[in-house]
Amino acid sequence: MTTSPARPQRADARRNVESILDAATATLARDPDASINEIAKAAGVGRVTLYGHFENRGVLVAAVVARAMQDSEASLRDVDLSGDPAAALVRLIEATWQVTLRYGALVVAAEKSLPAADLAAAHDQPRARVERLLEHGRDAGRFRSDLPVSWLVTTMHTVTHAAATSVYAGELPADQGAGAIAATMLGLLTPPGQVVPGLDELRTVR
Amino acid sequence: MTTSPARPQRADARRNVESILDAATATLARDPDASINEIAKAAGVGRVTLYGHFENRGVLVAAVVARAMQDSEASLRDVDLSGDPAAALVRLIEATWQVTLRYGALVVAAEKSLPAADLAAAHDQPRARVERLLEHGRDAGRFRSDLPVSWLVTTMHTVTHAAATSVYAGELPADQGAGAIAATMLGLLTPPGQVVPGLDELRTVR
DNA sequence: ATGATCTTGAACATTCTTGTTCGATTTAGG
DNA sequence: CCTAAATCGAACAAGAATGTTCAAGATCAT
Repeated sequence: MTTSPARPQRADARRNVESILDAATATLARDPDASINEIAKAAGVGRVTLYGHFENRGVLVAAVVARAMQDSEASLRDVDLSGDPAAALVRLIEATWQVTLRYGALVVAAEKSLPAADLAAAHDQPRARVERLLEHGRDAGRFRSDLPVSWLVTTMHTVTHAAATSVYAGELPADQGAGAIAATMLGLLTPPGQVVPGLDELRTVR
Repeated sequence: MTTSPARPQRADARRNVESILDAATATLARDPDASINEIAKAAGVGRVTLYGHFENRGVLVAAVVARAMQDSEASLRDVDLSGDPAAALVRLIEATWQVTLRYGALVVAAEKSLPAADLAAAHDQPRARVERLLEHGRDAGRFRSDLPVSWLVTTMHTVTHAAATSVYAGELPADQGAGAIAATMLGLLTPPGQVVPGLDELRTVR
């Protein structure tokens, strides 16, 4: 009896590429230092196959990031920003939260193997969108005007990232993240004399 | 003339240990993944000497963290928390900012080589202090009461860490960090109908 | 069925980091 | 002056990760 040392399959090339991209996204989102071996194993694919589709680690990460950026931008672009600025902000936070949960620490992985310039451009577009919304709310008298808008955007991203970290650490249920972020931002944005809307669901947070 | 391939010195053991601890602190604060080689070079010391004083990487990191925690706790313990809660918070933020700038990403390095239990205990004490201050301010009517205190503390730490990252990235001057954090927290904490104090210096931030 | 395509594990070279060993050298202290 | 402590660079072994090569097996289209 001859033992079969290898059991290769033919499968579909495009299908495998998808598997690898999916697995790489999920794996790198949790651990930006994950090895190629881990990613290949998660994709249910040999390491050689992976290298057959992606020249090296940098190329793979770049492909993952490109796909994630496309998806993120589409998600955020679809958010309805009309109507009451506070409600619009909550919708935008909800969408941002989903994207952050999905892609987590992928930014860190990107920073380690990609030129910094590419990343900066990726951040500018959604950032400008948030800025416009905040400016609109400020002009409409719904948001306070005594803090610089750019700092507010930075704060929002920071708080979002912190919430995601809490979720990964098991400190915060994933479905409470958006509520916590929204409450914080609305608390920060609502000017003196106005009521901060919808804080009730935050009572139980950590 | 005989070339001297090695030029060892006797020096003082305690002195070298100090150099190594200082260099390790500074190096790991910027790059938590810094190699032993980098640390030894930064300390102006051979790698062998370093291993002579610290059994392995874990022991070195533990020593660095222990020293940093002692220093941090002392700095934060000395902050005067009496008087107006808002002013006290600004003082506390200032002290926290200095500590964060000094020790930066050292937490990350610690998380990679130390048992998680040690870190948790280290965070609890200063955290409880901030919580007490916020509760006091809330009871005194100076801080808003519609956001959970524990979430506010998390937000404050998060914003502080974000500001430090901005400084390391060269986006924010180090001396504007505390002002930015204070403005954000006071904006978040000041209840409707009260004026947020001291926001003028924030106009130029990022 | 036959050839092109895709996959496989095993094995290998390379590089990096950790940690150790060694002989040689300097210096503080008695 | 002499010894013990402390240092040095160089060299080595071990381990992990990256990337390549190879021969063998599976599958699809024609």
